[in-house]
Amino acid sequence: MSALLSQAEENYLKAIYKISLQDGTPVSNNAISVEMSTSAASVTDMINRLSQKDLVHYQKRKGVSLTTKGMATAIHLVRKHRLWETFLVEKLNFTWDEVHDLAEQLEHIQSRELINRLEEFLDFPKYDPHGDPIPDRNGEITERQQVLLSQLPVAQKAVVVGVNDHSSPFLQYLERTGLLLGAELTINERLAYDNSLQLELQSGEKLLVSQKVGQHLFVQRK
Amino acid sequence: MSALLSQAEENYLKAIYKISLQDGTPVSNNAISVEMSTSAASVTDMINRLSQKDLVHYQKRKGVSLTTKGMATAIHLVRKHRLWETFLVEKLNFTWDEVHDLAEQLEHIQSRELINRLEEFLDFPKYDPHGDPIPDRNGEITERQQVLLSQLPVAQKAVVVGVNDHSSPFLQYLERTGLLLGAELTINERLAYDNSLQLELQSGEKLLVSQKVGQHLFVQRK
DNA sequence: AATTTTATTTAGATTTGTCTAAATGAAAGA
DNA sequence: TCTTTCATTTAGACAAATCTAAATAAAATT
Repeated sequence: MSALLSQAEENYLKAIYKISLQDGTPVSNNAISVEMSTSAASVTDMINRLSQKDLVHYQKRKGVSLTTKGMATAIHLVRKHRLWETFLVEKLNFTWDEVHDLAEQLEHIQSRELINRLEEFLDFPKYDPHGDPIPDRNGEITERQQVLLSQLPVAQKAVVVGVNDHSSPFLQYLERTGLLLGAELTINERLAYDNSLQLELQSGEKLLVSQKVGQHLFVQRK
Repeated sequence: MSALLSQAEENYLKAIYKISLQDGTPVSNNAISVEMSTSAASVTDMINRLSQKDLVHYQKRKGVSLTTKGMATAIHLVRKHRLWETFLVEKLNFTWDEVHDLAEQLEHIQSRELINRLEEFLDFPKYDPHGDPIPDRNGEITERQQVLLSQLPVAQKAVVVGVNDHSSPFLQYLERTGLLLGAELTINERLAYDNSLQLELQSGEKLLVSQKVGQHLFVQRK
């Protein structure tokens, strides 16, 4: 079916997928070189190779987009990444800020069977520890209806369901303040001075968070 | 501590370790090229690089042996391999003849912490699904006192504890005949004609196995 | 429109891991 | 001892993935 790809090729496909979700398609070489911290020359090179293998569409100086084949590969990588992250957190008790780099390695293991069995072992999880959806074995992704905390109206009850920033400092901030997945909250007040938010958790605890935090937390209305 | 090694370097160290267990040390370039199905020229090349990194001792045309550092690396690889095999069989329900190739990939994942947590998750197993000992986190290996079935005296009660041949056909043979790890047996008779063995299992079932089988099964006296 | 800045491509080099073919060394046999 | 055989090394090449520096194209600014 799908010829084996090198880890480098797989990483490029993932980067292109990620950027096109954020910025739309086509994706510029420059955006890829920034995302991957590599030189623009290397990107040009690799894009040409991926294009020859029919994994991306490319027009000189116009930008890149994934072909059907490239898209399927990228989504399968995301599936593997998120299932491994779930395994690391649920079974091996890693914290959610520790698992990214390990999953980056594990996602390159080649075996459909392994990943299907892992999924079963984990009881077919729908979301990973960061709240991101896990594609099923056909590549279907069921996005959750969710809004940024910053967009939630005052006094609307909601549950924390995901994050928009996977960096350790942010995840550790959430860990410390108790704003974990599943936490129920409402916004009591939006402070106009610096757009910070006065939250109230279900426990009754009150918490003041910055605008930045509000822009990186996904919640679902209740 | 230990600089990162490429997968190729790690595979060479494992091959050298494996051959030196069988044939003693030093190991010839030729034995390595056979074990790894690669050209002798490639071996010479790689041995020189490993030697520069102080992972092997090498004297031109005399043969290779592992340094302390190379030995520790090889044993850690074996540890990883056997823990992953245990995970695949115990948790993901793979059969013992399916897991080798997957473990070959997984053993290259770089993370002490991951492997220590995996070990804990598996409840600190001492032996892998093939009965081979799993080195502990300090690299200590507790070999089991065991003999080949072919060396067991007639009428001596014993338990199957390991195999000497990890090939799928052999493992599937054992699966079919019920000679799995933990099976209790005695030799009723040694048939001089072709050195085959008349076995009796604890269940009372009788089984005739060839000399070849007897030379690839480890048992422990009871 | 001319100039400056930014993005992209080309050219040439490097590292890693591999190969084949040829040269050399060591061991064994005649 | 001479010759044959086998193991090992050297030489030269290649593919993958990267880099830097220079050239070119496109976009933005004056």
